[in-house]
Amino acid sequence: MATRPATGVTIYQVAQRAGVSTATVSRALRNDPRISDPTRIAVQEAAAALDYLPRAAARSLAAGNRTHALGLVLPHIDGPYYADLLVGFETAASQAGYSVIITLANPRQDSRAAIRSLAAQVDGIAFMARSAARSDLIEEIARTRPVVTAARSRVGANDAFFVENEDVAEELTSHLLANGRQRIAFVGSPEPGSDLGMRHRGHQAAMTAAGLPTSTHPVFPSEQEGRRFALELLESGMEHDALVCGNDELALAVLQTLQQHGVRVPDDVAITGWDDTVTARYVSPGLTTVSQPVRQLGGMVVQRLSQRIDGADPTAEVVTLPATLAHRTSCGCNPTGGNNPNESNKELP
Amino acid sequence: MATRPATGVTIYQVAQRAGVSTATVSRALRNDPRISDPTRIAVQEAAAALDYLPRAAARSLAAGNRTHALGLVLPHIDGPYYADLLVGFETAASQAGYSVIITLANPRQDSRAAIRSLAAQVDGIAFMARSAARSDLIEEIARTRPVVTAARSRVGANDAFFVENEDVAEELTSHLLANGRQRIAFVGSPEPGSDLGMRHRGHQAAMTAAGLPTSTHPVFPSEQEGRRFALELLESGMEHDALVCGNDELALAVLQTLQQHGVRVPDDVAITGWDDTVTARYVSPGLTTVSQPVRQLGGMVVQRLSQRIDGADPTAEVVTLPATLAHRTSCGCNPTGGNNPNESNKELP
DNA sequence: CTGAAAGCGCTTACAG
DNA sequence: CTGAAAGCGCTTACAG
Repeated sequence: MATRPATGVTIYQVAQRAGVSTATVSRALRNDPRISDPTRIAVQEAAAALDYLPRAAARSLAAGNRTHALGLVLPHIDGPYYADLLVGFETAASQAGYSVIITLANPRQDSRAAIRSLAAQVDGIAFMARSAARSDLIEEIARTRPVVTAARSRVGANDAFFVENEDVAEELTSHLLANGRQRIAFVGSPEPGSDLGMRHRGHQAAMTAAGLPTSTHPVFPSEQEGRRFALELLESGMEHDALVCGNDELALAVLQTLQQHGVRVPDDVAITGWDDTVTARYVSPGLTTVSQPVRQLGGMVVQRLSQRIDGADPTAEVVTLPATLAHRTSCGCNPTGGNNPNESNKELP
Repeated sequence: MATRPATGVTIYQVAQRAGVSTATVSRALRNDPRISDPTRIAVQEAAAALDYLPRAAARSLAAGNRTHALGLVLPHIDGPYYADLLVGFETAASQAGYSVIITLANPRQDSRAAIRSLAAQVDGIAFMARSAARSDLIEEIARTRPVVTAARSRVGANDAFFVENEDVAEELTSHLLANGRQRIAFVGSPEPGSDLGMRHRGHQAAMTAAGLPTSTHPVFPSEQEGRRFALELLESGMEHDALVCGNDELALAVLQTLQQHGVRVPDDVAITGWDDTVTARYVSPGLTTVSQPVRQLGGMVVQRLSQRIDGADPTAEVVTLPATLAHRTSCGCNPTGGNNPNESNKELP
């Protein structure tokens, strides 16, 4: 039952047991059609009897340096966003015959070494959202192997995928305006180029088009900061009749905190989020938010990476996937109120 | 800007540019103290100028077959449970100098090939929960390299980690009983040996100890099935005054569906879940559920794997981490009602 | 259909 | 402090 020593069963031992050369073992195990059935069976039996597992490293080195692995750099996974991205990525990768090696790297930490080491293990690598990797590191790696980015500012001429932010944000704010809201504020720190930054721009465009003044509360998009902001708002007296929050985490924290202090949503204030988390469907009132095709995004990134590995050049264009409004009741347009999950994913007409 | 051909810069070219041997390059790049500063700097400059990235495969093959990678087999990630597990695992792995290669494998699909190929790439491998891997495959791989399982039935003499189910389940049901509930049902399919199976056992133990009859609704633990079950319950007339659900997904679906049909929770019926998902804190009433130390679990699995890789034998004992009640208001013991997030993680006294 | 042998890109005793 | 050379475990033309 003891694990074999580090240097376990090799192809030589399988060859010896089967009475053939290592070349034949190599071929038989990969079902090379040139090998005869009896030989193939003998080899497979020998391999099974010895629990032989061909070392991926040796195979990779011998077979033209392909690792058949894809790297994925993500920030730490909290919400469903990154989990879904990972699922989409892994599913597509395994279908395409790649394994996936992940590295979680938050913007703060120094992960140059970890990311370089990841790059050294894979045929191609994807950088997602606001993960640690700085642009110069990404450029350096891109000189070495195919690189694709997603939901983060483009690096060099590498392929880049996005989910649309600005237009949906404009649509969302317009919707609030159409329902009579006027004193609408954006909640979330709108760093230029970031997702929140783009959402903020779309929001502002709608406000400006309506001839209304804009108001922005630069709150870090976390539950904790959301609660703190809501309390501040309560102290200073609610001046807004709608809050467009940068993500669901923020929106939910604000929603719950305000409710706990007697504010009625959406009657007193409408609230919207972004990401369409599970909780958005369960809170009362149901949270109007934006749904993003995250799994699809993961799949498309893999597809592009795979093409690049097979020799394709980077495409010049940037791919932007559409996001859609998940229209529930916290936006205040639905006078019947009730949070009906059967309608939870309905879009605006 | 074009990616270099598959066979990119090698150690030979760095050696040539720096005017030293490949041995010196190898040492200089890994900061071997034997290399003089001037030489080291020259080598580093040459490597940087050429964007040299040492191939992990060649390195692994040359250096005693260590891959410095850990394998992680998970079912598809939906809830926060697996996402947290992954974060705990990855964090610990990267601290210990391992990269992590993941494979998502649901019980239905045939992933023997994928899992074997994963095993061939790593120094050790962890099988989590109800992922695809059958015991015979796990045993086969365990003969090859260190294997650890978590939250799934133990395989052979390999290290196995669990989060406690039965005792907490008993505690949870006892709590409902202490608050006057009598007609308590368990909701969820209690497959023997599974998490739900253990939770069911604990539940039954409490009921039996109280001299009460037990009632089990074998519902597949998903949102959809939860809703269907709730509708059935409504049709057949509510006979229960409490529902112990196998997980939060189920509990939340049941809770919301019943509420939509006028059932008052917890007044008419108490409801509890399991997993302490984000939504449990946001629904109204707050969902009483069970919180599991999932990140810690991931970290401990890595630690054990790492010890095994360093030569330790499998420990004979099975490690079971404690779970704790996350006590909110859906259980009906808190007459003041309100869903107060500040108390959301309070345990029972 | 099968084998002998070179080679993939590193690391590491062994020498000096 | 540095180098020459063997070797890690595979695959793959090249021969037969």
